[in-house]
Amino acid sequence: MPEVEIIRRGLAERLLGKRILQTEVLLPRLVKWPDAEAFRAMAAGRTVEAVARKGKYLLLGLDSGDQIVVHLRMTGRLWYVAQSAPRDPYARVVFHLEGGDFLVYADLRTLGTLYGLKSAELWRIAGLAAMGPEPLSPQFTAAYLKEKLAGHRGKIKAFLLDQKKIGGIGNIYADEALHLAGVHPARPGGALSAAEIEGLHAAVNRVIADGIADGGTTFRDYRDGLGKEGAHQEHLFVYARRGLPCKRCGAAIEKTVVAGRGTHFCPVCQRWEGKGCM
DNA sequence: CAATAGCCCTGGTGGC
DNA sequence: TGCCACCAGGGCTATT
Repeated sequence: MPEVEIIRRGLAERLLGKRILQTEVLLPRLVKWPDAEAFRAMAAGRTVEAVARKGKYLLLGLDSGDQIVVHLRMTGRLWYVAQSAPRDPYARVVFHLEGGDFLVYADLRTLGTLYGLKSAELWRIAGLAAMGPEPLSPQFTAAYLKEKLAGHRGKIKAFLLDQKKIGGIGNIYADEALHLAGVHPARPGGALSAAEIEGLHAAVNRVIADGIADGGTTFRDYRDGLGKEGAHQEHLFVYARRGLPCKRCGAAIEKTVVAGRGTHFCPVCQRWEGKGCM
């Protein structure tokens, strides 16, 4: 989510008020609604009036009242490209803008998705319609977390990644939040104490805010809306640090699989019983 | 209903 | 050095 928010901000700088002349859909299967041809027609001649984000979805509001919705998934990149720049080798959808510049959707693994919808039809995107409250929003409170975690038998990391529970937390930030809160990723959510839930609530907000402040986390593919890398990878405590010393206690960071995702944690700070290196 | 495995893709890398 | 299984920041779908 920090990455998507940074992209949103960068695109807003360049894109607002710009008109889309025409659109090349180089890989039609990425357009999930309507079909590629209707998607092209919907964008043609429209001016971008808003650049919004909900969870990990980007929403470009057009002057027609339609929305272009983009989910970048793993390797998607939505960026503003000058007329003179070389074409991105992984360009999948290219919007030709008034003045000659481009808005390019590029995606190596082609797992991303694009939609063109009326604002009133956003419910068609299930993940968007069912999304839970976002970190840093007024609806995301410690009380909300307590309510949702009560009786929850699944692992706390799976809970954090479930976009219906909380909207916008990805694998990196889930690992970082659990480390900051001193909670073992595989513990059942319902087993967390009130104090731990309060700590986790604060930790989630903190890691997301820090990620945004650092311009996102770049390992390989991520770039912001103008092509720049983020810096948060330099400030991670556990993610991608297997075997390296914990920045808080010095113990070697471990990597396992939890909820089907690579999971990094400090075996000392994040003891199963709680109360690690706080 | 809730949790988990499989799947969608391509390419870099770690291990042998 | 060369090869190749494995893994990757996500989420939908089917299954249990």
